[in-house]
Amino acid sequence: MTVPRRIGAEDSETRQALIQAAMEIMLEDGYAAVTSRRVAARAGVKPPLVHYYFPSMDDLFLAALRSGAEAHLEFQRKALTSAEPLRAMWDANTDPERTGLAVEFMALARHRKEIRSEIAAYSERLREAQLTALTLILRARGADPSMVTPMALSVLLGSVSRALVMESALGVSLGHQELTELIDRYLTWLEADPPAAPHEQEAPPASG
Amino acid sequence: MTVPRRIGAEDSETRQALIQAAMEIMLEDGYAAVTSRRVAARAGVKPPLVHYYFPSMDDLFLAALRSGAEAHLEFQRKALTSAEPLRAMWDANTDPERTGLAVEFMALARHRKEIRSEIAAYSERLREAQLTALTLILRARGADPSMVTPMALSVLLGSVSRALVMESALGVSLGHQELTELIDRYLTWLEADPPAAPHEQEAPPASG
DNA sequence: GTCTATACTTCGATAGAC
DNA sequence: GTCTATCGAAGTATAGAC
Repeated sequence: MTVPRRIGAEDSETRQALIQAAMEIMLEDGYAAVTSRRVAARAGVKPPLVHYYFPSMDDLFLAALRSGAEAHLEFQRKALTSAEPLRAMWDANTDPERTGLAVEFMALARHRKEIRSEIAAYSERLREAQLTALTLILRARGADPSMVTPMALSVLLGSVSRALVMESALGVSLGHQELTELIDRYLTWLEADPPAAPHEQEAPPASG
Repeated sequence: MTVPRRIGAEDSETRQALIQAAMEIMLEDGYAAVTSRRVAARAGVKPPLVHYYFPSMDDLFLAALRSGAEAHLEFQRKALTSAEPLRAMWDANTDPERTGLAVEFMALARHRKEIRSEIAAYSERLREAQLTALTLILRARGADPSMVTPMALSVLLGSVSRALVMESALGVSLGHQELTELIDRYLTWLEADPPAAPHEQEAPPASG
């Protein structure tokens, strides 16, 4: 029986610094640039220390993913309980840095099983939290649930916000204004004070 | 003055085989796995030949991107001139292989200027072609252009189709059915025979 | 917990023969 | 157009001293 190698503690400051360094490099130069040497250099330690905390580089990616995911779940939780939950949720999901990391992890996830299942679980938690909030908001607004369900709206808003940020990062902006304004009108309509008769439907506004 | 290295012809069969090999590896194991050695092995040649056709690996990525982009533009052109252009366009943009490649190139584009501008130009061409078709379709359907413009619809459909395929690849399906059905109803409504009075608006269907 | 030293692999790229 | 041979850099990971 082989003796397992030592592994650093979960709450170590150095460990956190390594995760932070990995995320920064990933954002700046992509996941392929996250090597033990570069991570160590940025964190101000020597390369073998990376392997002391993270036996393989995949372990480091997984730790970075978990750390970022927990932070974003908490961030979204706050957004969904704020005064304008829809607006706050939209803003939370149009952050360029977060979207940049999402692109990197998505590319990674295509080829690493563990990353893939971790992202899947995290995505479903994000969506479930949105579902709860959107169900309440749509019901209060009196929106016809046979038209747009809270679930469909959650997926739709998530898709559009991510796509817009990704395209912007590429330098594509054709049509963004028109769609942004459309979404904006819809969110404003949903988030306005509910109509007098909350179970009857009003039409969303046609133009801004 | 240094003598420029020799470069293989554009229409060489070997060149095409190298591009094809690069795309396959990119799909299977990611862009980081596209090395001159692996590409050569898959194409059945020796590594230095890769550098004969593509002085740097980035040149190979760029060639692969252009090749794939032209193919997809042509594919979409056919879709948009088919009997059910909306349905065909939707199907063309929900192809898993193509979306997989898109993820890889998007991740690459975050860190390579040339890839980025090439993708940007290509995306705008795709969108412009959609814009033409959607303008005609929406007009024929008598849809209120102050609600959903052809441009906004183009961006929206593109965003959603890509997002659904990407999430499916990760194993996430929560909410997909509901949004898919919503889109489906909308496309069906748009693509049905125009109403008798083409300039008056009908409401889209509430449920399937 | 952090280091030095090092084994081993793979990479991009080039020179130059055929 | 394709090859052999090869350089130098960079990668992951481990052993073992401190």
